[in-house]
Amino acid sequence: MNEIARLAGVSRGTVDRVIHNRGNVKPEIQARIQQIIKETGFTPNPAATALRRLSNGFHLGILLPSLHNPFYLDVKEGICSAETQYSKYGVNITLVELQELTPQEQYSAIDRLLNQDIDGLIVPGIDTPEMIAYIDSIAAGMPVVTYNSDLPNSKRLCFIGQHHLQAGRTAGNLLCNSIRRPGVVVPLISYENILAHTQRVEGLRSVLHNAPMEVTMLPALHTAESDEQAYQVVHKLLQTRKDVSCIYVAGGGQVGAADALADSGRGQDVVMICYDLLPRTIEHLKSGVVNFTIGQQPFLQGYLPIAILFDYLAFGKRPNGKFLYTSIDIRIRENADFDGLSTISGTVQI
Amino acid sequence: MNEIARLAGVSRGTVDRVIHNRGNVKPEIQARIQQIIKETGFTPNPAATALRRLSNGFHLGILLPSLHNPFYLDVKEGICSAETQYSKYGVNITLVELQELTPQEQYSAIDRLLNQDIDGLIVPGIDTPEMIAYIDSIAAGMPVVTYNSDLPNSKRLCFIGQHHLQAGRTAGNLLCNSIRRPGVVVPLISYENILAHTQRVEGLRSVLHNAPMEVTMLPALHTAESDEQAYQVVHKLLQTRKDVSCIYVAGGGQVGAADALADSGRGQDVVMICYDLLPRTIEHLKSGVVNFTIGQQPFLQGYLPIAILFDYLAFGKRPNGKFLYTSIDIRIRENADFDGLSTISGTVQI
DNA sequence: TTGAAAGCGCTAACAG
DNA sequence: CTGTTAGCGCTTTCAA
Repeated sequence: MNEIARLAGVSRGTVDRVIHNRGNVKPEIQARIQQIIKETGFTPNPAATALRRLSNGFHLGILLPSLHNPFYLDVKEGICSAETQYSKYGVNITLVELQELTPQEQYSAIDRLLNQDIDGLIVPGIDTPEMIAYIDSIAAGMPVVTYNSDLPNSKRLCFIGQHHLQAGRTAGNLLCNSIRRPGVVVPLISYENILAHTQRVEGLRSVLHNAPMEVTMLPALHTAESDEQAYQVVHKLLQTRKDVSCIYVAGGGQVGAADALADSGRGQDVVMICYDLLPRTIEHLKSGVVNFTIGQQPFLQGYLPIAILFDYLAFGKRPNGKFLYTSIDIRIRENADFDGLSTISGTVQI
Repeated sequence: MNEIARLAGVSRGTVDRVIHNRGNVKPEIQARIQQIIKETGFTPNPAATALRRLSNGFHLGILLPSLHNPFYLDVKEGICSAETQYSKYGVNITLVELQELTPQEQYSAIDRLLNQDIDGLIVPGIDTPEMIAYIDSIAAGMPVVTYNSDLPNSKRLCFIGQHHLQAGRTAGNLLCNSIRRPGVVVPLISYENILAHTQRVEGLRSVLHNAPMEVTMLPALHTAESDEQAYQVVHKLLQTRKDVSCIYVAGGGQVGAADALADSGRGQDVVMICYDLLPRTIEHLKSGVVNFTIGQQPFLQGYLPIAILFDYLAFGKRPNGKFLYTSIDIRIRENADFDGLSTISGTVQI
């Protein structure tokens, strides 16, 4: 940077102003400096930038509906890992754990965070017009990131999570490939108004016509994210119908559903497909009750929002897109334990 | 750190010596300082450390057998991305592209790099005793990382790549799940002495007994990593045998094999499973000729070795293990385009 | 509109 | 064995 300043015949301060478009630079000088930067291919040293910019640290707030689904424990690991990582730079994180993912809880949690003078906010999206308006009002003053479920029409910086419709199609293809006899597919969702789950069902339905035999889909059964409820529902279903050839759990309750299927003795006969890599789901995968489960990189859903806000606040760097889709991560018994290096933990950044 | 020094009644220099075990500190003082560090939970600010330690930059050498398999183009993207990332800190990278992955080429390429005064070395492993001895002699003086294929008994810092045996088992399960009629499985490998490929075949063989019908495996056919050769081999095979129910390409040549299968008109009838996400493989996935392909995070195989050596050289941080396994990444038509965020590009580190 | 100077937290070279 | 000091590259006052 000294070098650039020397070449341009100005001071480092002026170069800095140009790099960051702070204005107050004579246009011709600005142009000259930009030219020189381009020619020399100069990039600021991020370590120095961070050292300087983060000397006062900053504060992020994050909402986590950790208490209604063990899936969020993995998300939380990502959050904790990012906190460990970034606290070294003076980043502070306040995590608010929610009982349920309702607008009411979300509003009050956000208000609490705003009172703590945060510099950035991370929330799972709840797709109502009021919430969008509220988020937009916050996003006017600080960066906001959504994760797991999006508010696509809001002014959030970006979304991090799965493409649920496509995940459903993926499940559908797996089903078509592995189904052995005609019958019905039974989808289970938590509630009717959770977009992620209904999209997963829609996705599967849309490819069912590719099956090599007659397969029809029943209306979705509801689990309210509860394993007990899922158990009951599946238990009753398997007693009354003998033509079930696939159980497809698009939301929570996958463990209860698998338990019921296992107890029915038809675990090796009925194809079961579900989501996420809960510890008990992995057991069911290994015992053959669950044929496929589809992961969505929960660790990254916790880690990346923080990393992205860090980049934004420390360097002014925007994320590479508005939608950062996590993988549609097909798991069977044999690759259940190979998470790959996508969790970043064990990596590697300053 | 000033704070620590003040509490211990010493200078920052002494604290630094203790933190990094540089010795030359009176044991009692050392103990006191360590105690204080533990109590206060002090962690050095990595931005400052990097700023200081990297003031002279450093130089990494990396070998890439880019010219015999398009797979390595993805690896190269990872390398380039890391180079862009880390060159900001003054890291220099010399990439040597190999024509073939032979010991001869490898030796001469490494020698060239050593003459350029590198501070760290990254190589795909070639598992011969001589190569191990040679790598060990280098590893005595600088950190060495293996990727894609390992030298498990060498003194390399760590390995980054797939667990090939387990990947083979995964392929086997997919086959057992989706096979529709009895017949033979035909494995294709490049050469007999490429461990990665033979392990993938072994892995599949070991789970074949789970198939719901009679399936036997033929001896492996050889492709020499060539698509033309793979085409010929598969073409001839399909003409002479009508009982082929699965083609399993464990090495290179997956595109040629798929072309031959497609041309035979039996693409929808024979299950084909292969590795990697080459552009043409994705086409074959979408047309239904290839049923499954298994990815191995090539981008990370290029990116991570550099990131790991950066961490090691800049901060003295060792990787989280000797074996960093990339994912066993099952792909079908529907999730072919969803790579997830594991590529880090578009992330997020200082 | 610009320059000068202080300093972020750490490391390394040198002096003692 | 320990302290002092200069300075890594950048940002941010403050003064001009």
